[in-house]
Amino acid sequence: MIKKERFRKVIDYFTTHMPVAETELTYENPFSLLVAVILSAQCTDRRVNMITPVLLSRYPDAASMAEANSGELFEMIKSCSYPNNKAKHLIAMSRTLIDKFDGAVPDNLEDLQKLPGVGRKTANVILSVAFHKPAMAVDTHVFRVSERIGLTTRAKNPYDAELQLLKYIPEEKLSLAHHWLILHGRYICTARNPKCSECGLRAFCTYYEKSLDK
DNA sequence: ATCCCGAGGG
DNA sequence: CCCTCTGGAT
Repeated sequence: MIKKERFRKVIDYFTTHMPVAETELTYENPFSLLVAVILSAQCTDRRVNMITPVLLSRYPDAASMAEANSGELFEMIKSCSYPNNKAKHLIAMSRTLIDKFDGAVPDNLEDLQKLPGVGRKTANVILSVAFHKPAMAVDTHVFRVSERIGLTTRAKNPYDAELQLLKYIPEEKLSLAHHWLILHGRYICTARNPKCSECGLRAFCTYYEKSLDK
C-alpha cells in the first residue's frame, strides 16, 4: 500500500471514531499549558492535573514563578518525575520569559526552544495547542504508533518522524492527528501488550501482521 | 520489571 | 550516539 493511501485510511478511521480529540492536560492560557507540558515528561496527565491548579494558584504567571523559592516549588511538584530538574527548569524558564520575551510565551518554534526545559516536542505542543499553528509534536506515543501503523518508516528519531508525518497530514488536521495518535497510543496501541483486538486499524497494521507470526 | 505527551549534557 | 534525572502506576 502506498503511503498516501495509508494516511488516508488512518485519517478516515480516526475522523469516524475520534472526531474530537484534545489534550488531557488542563490549562487556561499559554503559560499554564507550558508549565503543564514541562511537568508531563515521564508522568501521567492525571498527576500533572492534580499539581498544576495548586502550583499555578501560587505562581500564576512568569513574573511570580521567576521569583519562586526553589525548595517550595520543589515540594509542590515532587510527586511527578524529575522534580529537581523540573523545578529548576520552571524557574529558569520563567526568568527567561521575563528577561527576553516581556513575560509572554513566544509563538514561534525558535524562541520557544530558547526557554530552559523546552525542547522541540514541548515547543511544538505549545505552537499547536495554545496558538493553533501547524505543528506536529512527536512524543513517545506518536513515535511508537506512527511506526507501528506505517505512517513512518524506520524513523531514526522524533524529528525524522515529524518530517515524515508533516509530509502527508493536511495542516488543518495536524493538531487533531497529534492527539489521535497520543490517545490511541495511550489506551489502545500501548507500548506493552497493545490491545490489537480493539483496534480498527489492525486490518492494515504492519505491527499486528508481524505479531501474528509469533 | 516496564512505561508515562523529554530535555540537557557528555 | 549515549547517559542521567527520578516518582508513581501497573
